[in-house]
Amino acid sequence: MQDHDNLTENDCKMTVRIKDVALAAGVSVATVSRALGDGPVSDELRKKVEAAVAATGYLPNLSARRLRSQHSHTIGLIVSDIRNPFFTAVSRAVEDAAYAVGMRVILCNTDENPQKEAMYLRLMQEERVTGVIFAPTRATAQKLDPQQLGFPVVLIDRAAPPGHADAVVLDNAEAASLLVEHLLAQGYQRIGGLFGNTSTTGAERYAGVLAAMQRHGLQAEARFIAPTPEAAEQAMRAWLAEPAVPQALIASNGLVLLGMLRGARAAGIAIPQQLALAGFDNDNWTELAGPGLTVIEQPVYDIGRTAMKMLLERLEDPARSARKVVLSGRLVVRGSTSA
Amino acid sequence: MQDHDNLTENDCKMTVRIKDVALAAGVSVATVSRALGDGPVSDELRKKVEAAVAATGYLPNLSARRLRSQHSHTIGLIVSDIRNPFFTAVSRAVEDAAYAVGMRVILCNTDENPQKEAMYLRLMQEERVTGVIFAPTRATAQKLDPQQLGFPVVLIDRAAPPGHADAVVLDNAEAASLLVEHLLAQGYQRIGGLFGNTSTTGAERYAGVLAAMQRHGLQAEARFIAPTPEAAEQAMRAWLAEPAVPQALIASNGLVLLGMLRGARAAGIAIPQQLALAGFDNDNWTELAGPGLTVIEQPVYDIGRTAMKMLLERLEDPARSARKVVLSGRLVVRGSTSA
DNA sequence: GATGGCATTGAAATCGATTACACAACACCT
DNA sequence: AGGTGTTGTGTAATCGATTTCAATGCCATC
Repeated sequence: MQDHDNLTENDCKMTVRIKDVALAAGVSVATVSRALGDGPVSDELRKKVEAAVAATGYLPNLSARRLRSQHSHTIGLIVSDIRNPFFTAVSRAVEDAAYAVGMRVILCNTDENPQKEAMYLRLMQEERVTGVIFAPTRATAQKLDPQQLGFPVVLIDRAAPPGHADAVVLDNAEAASLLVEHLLAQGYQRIGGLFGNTSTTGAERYAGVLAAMQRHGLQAEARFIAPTPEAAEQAMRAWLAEPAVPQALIASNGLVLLGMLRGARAAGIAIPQQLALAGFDNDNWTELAGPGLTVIEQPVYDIGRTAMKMLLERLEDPARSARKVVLSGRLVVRGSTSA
Repeated sequence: MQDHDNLTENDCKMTVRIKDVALAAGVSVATVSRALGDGPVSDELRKKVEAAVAATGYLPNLSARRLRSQHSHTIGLIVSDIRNPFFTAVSRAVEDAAYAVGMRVILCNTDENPQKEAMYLRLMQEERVTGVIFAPTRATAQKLDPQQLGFPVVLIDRAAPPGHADAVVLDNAEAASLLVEHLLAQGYQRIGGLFGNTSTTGAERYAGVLAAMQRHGLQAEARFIAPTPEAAEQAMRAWLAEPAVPQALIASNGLVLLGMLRGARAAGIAIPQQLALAGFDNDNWTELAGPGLTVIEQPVYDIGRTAMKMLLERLEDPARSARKVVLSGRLVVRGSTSA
C-alpha cells in the first residue's frame, strides 16, 4: 500500500511497471500500452512515452502481456533427443524462423518415451502455446488428436494417420529406394539393415527397402532396434558374429549408422571390402569416417523451416484440411559402398 | 475415458478456469488453488477438488500463475549455436536438470553476435526468468553486470573477469598442456594451432599451449579465426600451401577441428604421416575419422548439470560471492598423433 | 449553429491465477 | 471459564499488462 516516490534513479531495486512509465510521461497507462504496440497515438505523446521508457528503463512483463492478450507468442518443439544431429539442425531452423516472427521456443526431449510425450503435451497446454512442432513416437502419433489439444500441431520426421495433422516428412520410400538401387548397381545382392523400432520412420524406410528389393525379385533382411548408437552397436556385433551376414547393410538413421560403424570396427570388419555400409542423415562425420559413408542427405534446415511455415499458415486458417509436405532426400555416394 | 457423455459435455470449446473448478467442487477458488499447491486443505475438500479437476479437465494457466506468484520457473540458456555438439550436450544436461526441478528452458542462439546477445538478455529480463546460463563472447563477458540484469547468471565455457559472475569452465591451460606434452612426447617439436577469436576460450587454450611450449624452451605458432568449420578449413588450406608448416596442429574446438581435417583432406595431406592433428571436444566422429583423432574430452554433460546446480545454489543464497568451478579435461589419445 | 464523423485519450474492466486478511471452529492451556 | 493458538476456509486484493467503452476535441458538412 505504500507509495514509492523514489523516482530518483533508474532501477534502484523496484521493477518499473507500465504505471510508472505513464506517470513519468504524464499520460495514461492505456496510452503507454498503445504507444508500445501499434495503437493510434499522436506523434507528440509517442515521443513522450519513448522518452519515459528510456528514462525509467521500463521492460514489459511478458507474463502479464500474455495473460491479458491471450497470445503466448510461444511454440513448443518436442523431439526425442536434441543430441540427435537431425533434430539439432531442425531445432536451429525452427528457432531462427520463430524468433524472426517474434516467437519463443520451448524445447522438450522425450527420449522416445510416450509418458514424457504426454507430460510435455500437457505442459504445452498449460503454457497456452500458439502451436507445437512435434516428432512423436508411433504410439503417440496414432492416438494424437490436435482438435482436443487446443493448439495446432505440425509433425516432423514421422507422420500420423492421414488427415489428422499437418506434417513435414521425408519421402522415406523413395529415399530407401535410392539407396537400394545404388547398392544393387554396385553389385550387392544380399542386403539387410537395422531400423529404429519406436517411430514410423524406421518402419517406412524398411518398407521402402523391401519394396525396392522386391522389384528386383530379391528379399531383404531387417532387424528392429531401439534407435540409439548403443543398441545399434550391440545388434551389429551380434549380427556380425553370425554365419551368414548380408553383403551390404543399411542404417535407418544417423545414430544407428554410428553404432553400426562402431560395431563393424570392433569386429574388425573392413568397409567396404568385407561389408558395404550406408544409411540416412548426412551428419558431419559421415564424410570423414573411414572411406566416407554413403548416405541419404535430408534437407534438415529446410524441414525445420517448412514446419514453422506450415504452423504459421495453419494459424491463419485453422479450418483448412491437413497437409503433408513430402521432401526428397539426396543420395550422397561415398567410399563405403564401392565394391 | 469411455464416458462419452462427459466428454461431449465438458471440453467442448470453453477453456476451464479455476473459478469453474471451484464451482464444480462447491468450494472457493482459494481452496482450489491451495489444494493444487501445497496449502493447508482438509482431505475431504482436497478429494472434492481433485474430482472436480478431473471432471472439468482443468489445466492451470501458467501465465496467470507466473504473473501473480512472481516466479517464472523458467531459465534461459544462451549459447552461440546449438549445432555445436558441445552446446548440444550441455543443453541436454541443462534441460534434464531444469525439468527435474520443475523449470522450463528457453534456448537462444547468438551466433557469437554481441547484438544478438544483448537482445536475448533483454528478452530474458522481459520474461522475468529465474536465471540464465550463458556462454558469452569475449566482448559481452567483459561488460556483463549480473547485478544490473536482475537475475543470476552462470557462465559456461567462457569466464568473465573474476568475481563478477558464477562460472563453470574447463581448465583450459591444463588441458592444452596435456595436449602439448603428449605431442612433445611423440617427438613433435614444431607445433601450431588454429584458435577461435571470439571467446576467451580460444585465447586461454592458446595461452596454455604457449606456456607448455615455453617450459620446454619452444615456441608455438598460432592463428586466430572465426570458430566455424568453414573458416577453419579455409585457414587450413592457406596454411598448408605455405612453405614451412608445423609438424603438429591443434584445434581450439570441435568445429575448428572438423574444418582443419577437411582442409587437410582437400590438400591431400596424410594424417599422421605428414601432419599430426589434435584438438578439443571428443565429438562422436573424432573416434571414427581417419586414424582417429587425439582430443581433449570435456565433461560436457557434467558441465551443464553443474551449471544448473550452481544456478540453484545462487538462487538460495544471492549474496554469496561469485564462484568459478573448474573441471578437468581428459586426454584421449588416438592415431592422429602417433609419429 | 447544430450535427456527425474521426482521431485521440483516459478510466475502468479484464485476463486467471495466488495470497493477505478476516474469521469461525475447536483444542489446549492456565 | 476465559484467553490463546491452530487449522481450515472464504472474500477480496493483487500481479502488470491489454482492451473496452465512453468522452473529448476538432473539423467538415449541412
